[in-house]
Amino acid sequence: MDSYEYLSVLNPEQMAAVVHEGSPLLILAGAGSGKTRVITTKIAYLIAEQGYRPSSILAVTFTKKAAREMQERAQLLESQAARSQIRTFHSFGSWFLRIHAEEAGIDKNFTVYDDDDMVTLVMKAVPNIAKKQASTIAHKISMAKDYCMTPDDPNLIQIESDAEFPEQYAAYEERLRATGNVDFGDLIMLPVLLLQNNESVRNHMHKIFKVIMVDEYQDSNVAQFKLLKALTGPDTYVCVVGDDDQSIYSFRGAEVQNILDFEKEFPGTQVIKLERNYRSVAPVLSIADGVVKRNKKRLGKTLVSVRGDGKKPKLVFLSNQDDEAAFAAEMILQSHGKGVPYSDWAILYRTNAQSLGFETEFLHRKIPYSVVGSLKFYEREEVKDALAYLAFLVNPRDEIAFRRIVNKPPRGIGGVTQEKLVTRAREENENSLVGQVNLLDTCRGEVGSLSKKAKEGMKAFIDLFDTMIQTLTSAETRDDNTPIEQLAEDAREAVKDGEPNVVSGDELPDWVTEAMAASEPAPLGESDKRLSDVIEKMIKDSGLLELHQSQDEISGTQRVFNLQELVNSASMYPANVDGLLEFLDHIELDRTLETPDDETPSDAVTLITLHNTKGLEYPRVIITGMEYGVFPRRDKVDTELEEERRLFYVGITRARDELYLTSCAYRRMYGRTEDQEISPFLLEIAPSEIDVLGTKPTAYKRFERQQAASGNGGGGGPGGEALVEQDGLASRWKKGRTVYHDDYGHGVILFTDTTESGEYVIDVQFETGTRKKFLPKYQANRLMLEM
DNA sequence: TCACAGTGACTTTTT
DNA sequence: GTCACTGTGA
Repeated sequence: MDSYEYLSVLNPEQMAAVVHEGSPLLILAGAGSGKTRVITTKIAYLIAEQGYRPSSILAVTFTKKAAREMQERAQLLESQAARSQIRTFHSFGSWFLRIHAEEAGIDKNFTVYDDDDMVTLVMKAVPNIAKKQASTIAHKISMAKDYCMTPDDPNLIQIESDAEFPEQYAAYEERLRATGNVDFGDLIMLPVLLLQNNESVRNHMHKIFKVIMVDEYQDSNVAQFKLLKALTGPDTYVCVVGDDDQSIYSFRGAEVQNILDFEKEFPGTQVIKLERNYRSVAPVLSIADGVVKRNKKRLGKTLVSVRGDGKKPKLVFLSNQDDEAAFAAEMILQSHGKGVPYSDWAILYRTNAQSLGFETEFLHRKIPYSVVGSLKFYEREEVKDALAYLAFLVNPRDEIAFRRIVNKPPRGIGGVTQEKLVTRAREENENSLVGQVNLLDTCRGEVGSLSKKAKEGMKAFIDLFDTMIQTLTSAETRDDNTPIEQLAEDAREAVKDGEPNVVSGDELPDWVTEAMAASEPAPLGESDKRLSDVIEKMIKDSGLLELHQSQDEISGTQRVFNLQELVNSASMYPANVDGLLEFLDHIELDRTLETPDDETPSDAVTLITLHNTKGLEYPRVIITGMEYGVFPRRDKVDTELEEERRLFYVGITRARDELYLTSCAYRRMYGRTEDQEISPFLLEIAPSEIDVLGTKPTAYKRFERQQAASGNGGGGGPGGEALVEQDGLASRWKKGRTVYHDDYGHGVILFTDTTESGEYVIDVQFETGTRKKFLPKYQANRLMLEM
């Protein structure tokens, strides 16, 4: 494509962002402002116009979906972009660690432990703790790694004040390193540590990457920031794109501060704001703006709708979630009758559990749908079992996988025996001069000492793996299939030996770029063995298939089907160690992947969590469960409430043409029906900006009256009145006043306070003895002042 | 070592 | 209402 052609479609700010050079660049890109277009065009421009070697461009995103989209779009503009590194943070980390496994102190055939595996490992590393405690500790360790803190970091105390924690963390690390595997946090933290401590590795990376771009920068955590810093060499061009209003991952360590401080950390930064919204019609945008304005902590920017006027959003009050699902189905079917495709619709919800009601209804009404991310295909027992067999096959030091599979199907090797074997292996490791004793070898050594039944089982177990190892290695006949570690080693040596410090051109040998670009499996020839055959053999020969088959018969599950799906999904990978590692990587690093399902219709309604919608858009969006306790969750105040509000903002701005909000009066939770209060967020939308359907709850009627009285009901925009309202609250809800609450009865206000984010809080002592805090602003329907 | 039954806890959001 | 964990008995 001619460069003028793709540049000509840009607006002036977008253009400025694309052609910018010479200093770090921060692009503050509002929702729907053409952010992806800017990044992809910039990649194309850097290659075509600035002469950058495609493989010297690294673009990092957070989700695989985003990475895939970016890659595809960049390639459409510039075919050479196929050789650029467009990856998620974690897949970059994985790539990096495979190359530098030895320096990082891990096995080159490492696999990635998920959160469950972490918990299991914590339980082994810290003696005598309950699973719940282990889970807390595992979570804290994850946090620590998100902040790039090692067990000896004095700042750990900010994450966990318990004096035992650093020890527990250290014990976990020791245990983890013994397996040769890594956890999610390691995928970022280990590269950072290695880059910081190892000059040659650092220089190597600086030589490879001349451009680093980060998408959704507002959701980066401290470790990821450090990674970016460490990858940035003296002549690296850094460009980050983000929107502080869309920061929704602080619970996972995302640090908005990263984007707020960017200019400080990268001196000379130029900032470009993209505020023209090409996605949504004006009425949708107006609501989004009114809501996000309530947040105190933001850089502040205002989106302008390029598309102009459109349909006014609708707020629908319903009785319960069955009605909610029915309403959604009705809307979808009606529009479908008029030729609107199902895929125009997305149902958004706060928690995955909410998808169930819609699924049931849609199945009933024959509406095709696809659930994004919730089915957790790879977390199913049978699938995890199969994956554990595969992980143990490539890395027999994997203690977690070993424990999971050695007695599954039952081989007479129970917990006690397992413990004995693992302890034995650990002892051997300590005494061994060579180190790296693996569990399979230990098993071989210990077979003789086992009871009769266990002996039989263990022999079968060892035989299985001996055969599988052969199957996997004997398949490795293609001579063009150089193992990745060899390529990596070559690449490393070449750069060490003083390859020219190239900015552009193609001085680096092909095999370096090949090693770097190897994100896609090598194409399979007809005669090649497929990885799926290997996996199928493994599942059959291990007895896993039989085990789950009988399970299916007993409880009517579809485990065999799931196992078959797993096998199918490996058909594109070559049947060798690298293919297997790639397959496992792919699975571990893309948990949100839709269930592999041949029946997924091409035209389907999307069911998706609000978090998962980041970066996506749909013509028609229904945000469901607009109830206090569901969205926002009841325990959210201050900064956390602001984050929930940003999540709402993200949800609203997904809608191109039509937006619906639904709120239920009752909701079944834990199998019992609860009264629901309306979401406080609904009181942040001016009644004049939204059409209301259904029976209005008392609280909402009251809100409408208030708004009308204060002149906000009849067309005045939202915003600005917060301060006035706050004063009103403080003068009415005074210390000492008696109140009545629907649930708790009579009480008296003990204290009043204002939270960090400016919410007015009252602390009430009730006659019944309960004492509770309230935000009077949101309690209009249940809490009232007494005369 | 394993199967079963009773009990308790539980719903954030995810790479 | 569901699931996972615990303790008991075979």
